[in-house]
Amino acid sequence: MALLSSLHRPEQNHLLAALPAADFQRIAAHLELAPLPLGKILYEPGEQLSHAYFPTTAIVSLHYVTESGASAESAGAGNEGMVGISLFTGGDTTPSSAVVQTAGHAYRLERRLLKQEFDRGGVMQRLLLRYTQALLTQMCQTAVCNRHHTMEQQLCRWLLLTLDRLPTNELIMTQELVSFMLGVRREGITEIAGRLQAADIIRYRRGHISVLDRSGLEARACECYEVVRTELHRLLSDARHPHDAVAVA
Amino acid sequence: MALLSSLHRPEQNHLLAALPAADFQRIAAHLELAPLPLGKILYEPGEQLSHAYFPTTAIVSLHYVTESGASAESAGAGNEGMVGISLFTGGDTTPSSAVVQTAGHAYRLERRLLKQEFDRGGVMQRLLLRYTQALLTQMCQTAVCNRHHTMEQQLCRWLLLTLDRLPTNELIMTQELVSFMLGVRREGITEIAGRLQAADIIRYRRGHISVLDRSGLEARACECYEVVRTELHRLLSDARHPHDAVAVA
DNA sequence: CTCCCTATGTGGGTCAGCACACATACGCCC
DNA sequence: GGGCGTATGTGTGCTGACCCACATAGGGAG
Repeated sequence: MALLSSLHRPEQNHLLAALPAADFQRIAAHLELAPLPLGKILYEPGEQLSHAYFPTTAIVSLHYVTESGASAESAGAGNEGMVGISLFTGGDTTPSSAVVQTAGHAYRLERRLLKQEFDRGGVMQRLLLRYTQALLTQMCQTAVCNRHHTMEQQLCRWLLLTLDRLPTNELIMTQELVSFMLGVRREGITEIAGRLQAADIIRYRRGHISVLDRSGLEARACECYEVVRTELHRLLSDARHPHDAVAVA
Repeated sequence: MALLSSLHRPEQNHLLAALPAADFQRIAAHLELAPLPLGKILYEPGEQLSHAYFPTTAIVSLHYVTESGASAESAGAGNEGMVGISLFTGGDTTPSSAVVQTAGHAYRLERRLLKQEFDRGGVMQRLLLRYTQALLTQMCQTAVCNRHHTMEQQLCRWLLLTLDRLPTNELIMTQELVSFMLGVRREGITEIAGRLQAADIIRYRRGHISVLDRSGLEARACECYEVVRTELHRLLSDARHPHDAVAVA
């Protein structure tokens, strides 16, 4: 139990890791490690978050449930990002909800402190704004993907995005849950998963999915995966160099 | 021609109208009236905008075109918002493009000046951040809508959103263009438009669509319209009261 | 080791929206 | 006011994903 604190480090989250030492020190003491069990709801429509979450090993799905009960993911957030955009945009709430899709941990920061850091106008603001744009890209791409691409392409895209947020190649996840995330029927996932397994791209057993052949997934995924991934890297790779910000201002 | 300057006023754009006099005065001289003809492309993927656009009578569609040539709108921007989010998030470009969907005008502001105003941290920043969240909501809703709702529901939703940005009840627009915006086939639009006309909800002739019965559209649209509309009002209605911002900071 | 819960597999029928291939007719322009 | 380009109307497959109703089997709990 004493080891726990060394197993988890805020720097496992890419946004926190990109902060200069001075900025990080200012909030470090206020970062609180929170376990996020599978299925935990961080917020529901219209409900205000008390904290912003910076996942390290957990993955959170930004989700919308329609009146008729159908649902769909508009974006996901893992160690590359954060949950709680609306805390600094000033909207406080959203019509969507956030559900833990992969159990793990996140560091959380009190609403007021996040807002304070954002309003400081430094690197944290810069990072959060760029991450917001990455999120916009992801949602935009999800919209297009939902309209034009096949379920197989979408499943492959989704597996790749999830894989990028995990240290291993194994997802602890039932087909039922995957279908919920993508907003499709469970039977559809079963059929496609069967095809992918027959092609030795994945292997699965009850509640576990292992990716054996990443490039096979990439070949079957639509362009959306690459667009989202590339854009995320573009936006956050140079964000850690605050001299750019100074030059612009 | 001398009358033109009095026909167009920056305050026709809701974001500009929400600025306190002091903030508005600072940028007023730099706002440049730009005519936006139908089909004009404000930016293409990866291309940086030189100006941010605040539409007054024009409507711009944020659009993505897939490798195979299929396309879909992820959100629209009219007199309620602006085009060029990426200029202040720091990303500079996006993988999507922006096309004028309804001809009209917009006031534009040079990139550097927009950034300057944003970094000031005042009401303008507050407004732009809230608008960004409204945009996130719209994209999220588009994603869900594309997955779960019928073409008829989507067309009605889209007509209503467009109508809210226009002074009249007539859209100058061919069915071909509508189908392009929604990312569906033209024949599908023809069929549904025929149904709506038979129900006396709309009337159309080559390139013109008039809405006769707004509540009829609302009844046939999915919840997505109401969600987007309500959320936009929530986010921007109290944004013009800067004392909130002071209280939080 | 067995039981039982729950995850996965399978099949038949249906339907919305697609692709392609035309027919028709509006209304601007000369 | 006639002609032509473009917008709209219609039809015939076709297919991906849907809904519903089960059969089967993995694997933790006891």
